[in-house]
Amino acid sequence: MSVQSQAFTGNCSDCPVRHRAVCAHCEIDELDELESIKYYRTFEAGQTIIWSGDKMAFVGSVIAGIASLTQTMEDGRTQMVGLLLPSDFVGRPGRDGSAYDVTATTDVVMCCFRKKPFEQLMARTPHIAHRLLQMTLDELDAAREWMLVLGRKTAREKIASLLSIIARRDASLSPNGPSGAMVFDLPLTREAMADYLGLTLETVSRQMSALKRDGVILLEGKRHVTVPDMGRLMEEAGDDSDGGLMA
Amino acid sequence: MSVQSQAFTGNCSDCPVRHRAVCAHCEIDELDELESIKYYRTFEAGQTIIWSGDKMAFVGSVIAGIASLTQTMEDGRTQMVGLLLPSDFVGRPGRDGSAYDVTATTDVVMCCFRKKPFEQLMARTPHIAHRLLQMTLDELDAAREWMLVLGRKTAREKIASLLSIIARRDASLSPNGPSGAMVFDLPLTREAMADYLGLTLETVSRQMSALKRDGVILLEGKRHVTVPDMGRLMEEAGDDSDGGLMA
DNA sequence: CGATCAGTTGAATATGGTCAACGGCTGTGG
DNA sequence: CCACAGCCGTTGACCATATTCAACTGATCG
Repeated sequence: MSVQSQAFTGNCSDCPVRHRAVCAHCEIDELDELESIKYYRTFEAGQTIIWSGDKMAFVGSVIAGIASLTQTMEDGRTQMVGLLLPSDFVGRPGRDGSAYDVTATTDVVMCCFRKKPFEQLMARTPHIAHRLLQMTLDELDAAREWMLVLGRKTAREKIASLLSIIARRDASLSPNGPSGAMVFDLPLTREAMADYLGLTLETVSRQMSALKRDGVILLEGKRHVTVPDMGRLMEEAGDDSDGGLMA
Repeated sequence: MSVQSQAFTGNCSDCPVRHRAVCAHCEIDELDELESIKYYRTFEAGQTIIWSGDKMAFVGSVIAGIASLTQTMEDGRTQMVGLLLPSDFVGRPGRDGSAYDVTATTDVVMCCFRKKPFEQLMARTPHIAHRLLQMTLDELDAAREWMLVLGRKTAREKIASLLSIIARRDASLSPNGPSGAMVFDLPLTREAMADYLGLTLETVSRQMSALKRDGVILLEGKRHVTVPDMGRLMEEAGDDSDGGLMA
């Protein structure tokens, strides 16, 4: 499976997430410093990027692909606690170990910075520290929004919530169908969806079928989704209409 | 209900959270600047501190008491997404509105800073920005740990998880019983516990009774809890032994 | 004293989980 | 080329867990 970065040469100025990642606000000279401590790594779908508890040698940005953060209990139950998309930051400056497993859901390209030099650079570079604070606050908001989904929504609402998040995120990128319908491919298996939603994969499958039966979504194959009416989907999600941000 | 700060005069050097709050790493001169934009406010139990969607005029630290962050759906379902304890920070620099309701669970004393001057000060003061980043990363970890609780734990495990968090947090402050038993008062009603755990208050009540019946906890009245064996409680929570991170 | 509030408990029910069978695809090897 | 295994997903039958609705207790307050 190819990732979009095949044409990417490793130059920050060509970087697809240049304006959104942790380096977004950097000046030229700061970018030069980052360049000197950065390197690229690719991970295949399914591969673990960082193990929970391991000490991390690097931090970095996801450039292409999707990674997930998961927590695991001793008896094997798992909960996905975050989805990392291109431009998202991986790692925790100021702490050695990761609290969760980071796994490549699709093939992933990362821009890594050696951790020590990055921390030192951050101490000298308010632009980076400030951007990281912003991003962390956004992630905190997202995590808390997800807590509402996990704690209070029904299985059907959970599925609808996940679909509407993915749909809105892909809104800019993917081709829109007729009459403002949204079309996208699910980047997750049913099992990954279940891990994200705190459900079993059987329940995910059933509710997907139910939403399809009720005309809320159309399915072509297992992964290709068309949402004829976003408003309807958002109602199903319990997020009446607005949903917060729909630039 | 009296709060412990009655003797607190409003001087940073006497502040009970001086070394843990957002101002923890400040030098004397930075502290002086903070003093000039700070003021105290008290909120009675049950009072709303900030409404979701409102624009905030201030940010600040909880000095005494407990506040909670809650999300609400149109149909009234609510989920608590954070508990704010003394030293925790309220508000989001760089954004006007709050994404959640902030409510005083007990009587609360806050040290407030006018938002604009605080943001300006933060831009000039790496110590504050850095401390805020640390605290935000900690909150993010806590939120993600809670996602596992909400998504994958049984009602009994959820209750045990909440009790062990409260117990560990009060560990330093409260008097320990004999043989390392932990003793504390629940700062939450059954309903607030339910909101935090994604359960109904009836289920909370039943599981509390069950844990009491099984000798995992002792109850005196409704709120006074003794945990004779923390290890046992942690097992019940599914968090084998360690429990992760809570300095 | 009644009223209100926090909490407990019971009985019936619904929602999602568990276990199991099965369908469709893809890749491999005879 | 077909047979087969492995993976992802769907569906059904049954069951467990937590919710719902309701009655009830004990404390506090005016």
